[in-house]
Amino acid sequence: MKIATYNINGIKARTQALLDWLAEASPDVVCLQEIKSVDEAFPREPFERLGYRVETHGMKAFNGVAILSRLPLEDVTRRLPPRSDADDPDEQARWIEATVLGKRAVRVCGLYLPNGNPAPGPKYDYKLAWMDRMLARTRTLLGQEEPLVLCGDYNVIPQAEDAANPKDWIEDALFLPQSRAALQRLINLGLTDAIRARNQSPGHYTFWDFQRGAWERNNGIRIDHLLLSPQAADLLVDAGIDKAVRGRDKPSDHVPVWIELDA
DNA sequence: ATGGTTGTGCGACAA
Repeated sequence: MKIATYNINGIKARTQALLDWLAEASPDVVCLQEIKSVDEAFPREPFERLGYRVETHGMKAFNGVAILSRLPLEDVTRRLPPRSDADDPDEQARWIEATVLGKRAVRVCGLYLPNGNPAPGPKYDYKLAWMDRMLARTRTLLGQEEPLVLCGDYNVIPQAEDAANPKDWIEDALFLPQSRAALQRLINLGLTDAIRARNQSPGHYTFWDFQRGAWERNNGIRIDHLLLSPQAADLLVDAGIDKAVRGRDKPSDHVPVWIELDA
């Protein structure tokens, strides 16, 4: 089972780019972020023609996540559950889960973690609260002791080696110590960072800013991650970053990241 | 220090 995550940065502007990549990469499951579309306006038909089921959780203009799958899906859940009845509902469209029925059943969560800039401020507070909520949800899911994949745009640079110019990010919400500590707490629950597990060397990026010639200078960061439960990590066969997609016409600022599971 | 780019939807705003 090949599972990918791809921040598409506007599905309407990049429907053809996504179709092209699907045809060549042939993933079974794709978690999309920043679809920037309400559910009714998502261009489902071309993906359904390729054999993909389409489950969306969108909102107007911003954010929005989706799962495309050519394997059957069960138990689709939208929104991150509140930690208690006193908690606000998760009002931004940033989380979708489904069980993918392959050779094995795999629970797949597609997430678009808040950017959090500028920090400090209310947006950064929202990011940290969201990460705390994700931590609680992950604890619950890990309790099932089943293959689980948490994938998406985490908007967190895990370590200095995950940025071409780490000094540029010192005061950024993507690299602040609190952001990295919150990601580490999540990983410490027992998750495996698939790209790191398969490739220890630095310099593997998933995002290059549209501005200041970041792509041309390879000034990238690694912020799109696939984190695996122990049961999923046991099934890990391969993982990769489709970097070449960033060099095409009118690309997203992110590229697809994927794993192959024996499932 | 500032400005640089892009998508959505048509004015900002988020990134």
